[in-house]
Amino acid sequence: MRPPTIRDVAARAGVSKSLVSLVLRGSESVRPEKRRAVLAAIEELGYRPNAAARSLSERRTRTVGVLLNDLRNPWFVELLDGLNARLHDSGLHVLLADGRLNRRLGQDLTRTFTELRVDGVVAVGTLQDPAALRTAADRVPTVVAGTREPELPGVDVIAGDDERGARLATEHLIGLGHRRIAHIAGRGAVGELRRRGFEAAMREHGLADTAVVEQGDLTEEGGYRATVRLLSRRQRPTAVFAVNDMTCVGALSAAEESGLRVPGDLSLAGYDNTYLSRLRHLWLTTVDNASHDVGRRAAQRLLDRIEDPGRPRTVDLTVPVLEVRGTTAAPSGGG
Amino acid sequence: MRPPTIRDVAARAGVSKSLVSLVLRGSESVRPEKRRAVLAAIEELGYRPNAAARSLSERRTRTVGVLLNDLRNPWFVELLDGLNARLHDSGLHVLLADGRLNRRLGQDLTRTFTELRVDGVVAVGTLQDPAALRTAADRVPTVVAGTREPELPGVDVIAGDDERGARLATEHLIGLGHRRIAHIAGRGAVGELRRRGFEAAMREHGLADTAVVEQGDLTEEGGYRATVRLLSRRQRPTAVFAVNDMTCVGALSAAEESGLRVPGDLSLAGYDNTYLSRLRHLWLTTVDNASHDVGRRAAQRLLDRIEDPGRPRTVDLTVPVLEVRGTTAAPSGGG
DNA sequence: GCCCGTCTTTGGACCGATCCAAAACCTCGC
DNA sequence: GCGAGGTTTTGGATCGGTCCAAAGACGGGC
Repeated sequence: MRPPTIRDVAARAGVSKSLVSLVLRGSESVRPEKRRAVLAAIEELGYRPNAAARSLSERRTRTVGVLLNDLRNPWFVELLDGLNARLHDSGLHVLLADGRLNRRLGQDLTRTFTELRVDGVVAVGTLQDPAALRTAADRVPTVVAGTREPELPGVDVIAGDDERGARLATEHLIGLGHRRIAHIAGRGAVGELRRRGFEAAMREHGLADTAVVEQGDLTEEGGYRATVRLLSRRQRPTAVFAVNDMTCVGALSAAEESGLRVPGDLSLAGYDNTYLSRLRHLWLTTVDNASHDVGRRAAQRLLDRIEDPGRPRTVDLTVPVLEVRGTTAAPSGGG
Repeated sequence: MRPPTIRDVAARAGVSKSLVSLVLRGSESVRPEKRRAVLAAIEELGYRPNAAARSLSERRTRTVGVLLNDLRNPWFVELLDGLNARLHDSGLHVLLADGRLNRRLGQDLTRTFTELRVDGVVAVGTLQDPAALRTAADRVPTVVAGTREPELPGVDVIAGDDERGARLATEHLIGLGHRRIAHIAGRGAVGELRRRGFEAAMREHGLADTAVVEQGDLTEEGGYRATVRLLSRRQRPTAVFAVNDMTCVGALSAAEESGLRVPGDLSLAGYDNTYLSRLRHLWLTTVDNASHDVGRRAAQRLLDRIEDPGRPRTVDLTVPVLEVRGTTAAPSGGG
């Protein structure tokens, strides 16, 4: 017993399938009594339009594919929220795919997306394999959100101004009186920009000599290890600016483990203003990228590009805001 | 310039579209040289099959809808991983939808799923509106994972044995010497079962009199507030078993705020073994539900049900394991 | 009563795949 | 050279919608 089709509805309502189609699409030119009859038939039969049939004939799916790098790192939640809100307003659905989850399975997600003929693709955050996006971008309107790479011809970018945000955090630490400040860097364009912001701020305040950079990998583990290395230096830093909140939590653990009090003995700042940083027990000073806004704007850019695929590439940066919480304070001793 | 279709490929390879279709579906009865010609044409044209057309004629989408309650609560990540792995082996894709994200928009996700004609639905965790699942379950094979409600005729359940896990945690605390033990409960079937396990364990050890239950809501905030209430009692508990890790993190903050050391002055145990609990800085004692396994089994049950929609409902419980970390210890003083 | 214009409804082509019965092609034995 | 029997290939129907040109209904003016 198959689900009812538009023809079943038409038969029940005593009209043609074309008229049912008109009602479904909300046409003005259907007489009220016919409309009522059709709606009643739909209700009685429990009819649901078949999305596959519809997108086959409409030549669009009303679906946008969102490519994430890792569901475990929660920074994207806000972004997704904004993205979803705006896309929903335009009648588009969101299809989520986690690159990390699927890569292990040898699956090419951009391929899946092109087979599904999604109307657009949003790549969220630093991807493992940015080049893979190129093939997708050739076929379907594509937008990158929350990071600035890859830079591809027809691909818009919407992201926080990472360099500026990194300056904000660094200057906050300098303003508190810190001189020996370390940065735990991360991979990818985002990591690069945040490091650059850190270095620029330090340089401008004549602190280039005391600036230290350790490499992390955007994970808690990486943050922990980098901090252990930092704290074993002869001149240990009095403040650490971490590339993201996850890394900062790792730093927090390392500090605690070596008996340092935060922020008394060591100030820590993170980035992303994830809910992690808002957990009372962590309460990290961090930088907010207005991710919800990034998401909304990404949606808008994608809609624009769907409208006009040929439009020139845009780069859209949101202004980050410092979120001062419990992990930063003036240095205690001889600084 | 539209993407190439199966007919374009056929023309290029000098065969009929039916033959191309055979090659695409990996038929044995195609002569090697024709197969090569077709594959070459596919490659040259960059042909990708149209999923909508395929599922329209095959009458299945090879897609499974996964309904989540809240992307912000990370306990489901492992589960999803297991689910995805098993489904992918059977050639099925996963479509993620976050109920919380979408409900705000007044969108009925089960409706979206039925319009897409997904081959199956997996509801993960306690849903906001469990009744909504009923309509989906009537139309499409459905499975509930990670919780035990709702109980519906044709809907299989795969979950951790919450009552047993709660006993494990409670008995661990009792074994350490605690007598005044509190529980912060949560809503839904999961909350109910964990509370029951806690109460049963307390009763069996003759501690029913000193057992206290405060209501939480599965969030950090709820855990914090419940703990503040607990700690303001005349006889404050020496240990708290929280319904999940998020709640436990809230409890941790409340304890710290009132100057109690964990685990010295107050022991805390959570539930779910999320990555939160594994953060070095939190390092919560918690209960592991073998979520990866729950996910894999849920996938298997769904595949079984797709095969035979009429089969009787099954309930599948995994055995939880206690994960002892840094937030539990023997009580300090007069207990 | 007829013609014309507007509003509403309809039948049939189409989207791009799968599926199946029938056609075409081989090979072999006589 | 022909027919049987097996393998390989093909044309056309089908899935369930949208779209569009044309048909039908209706009202008003002459």
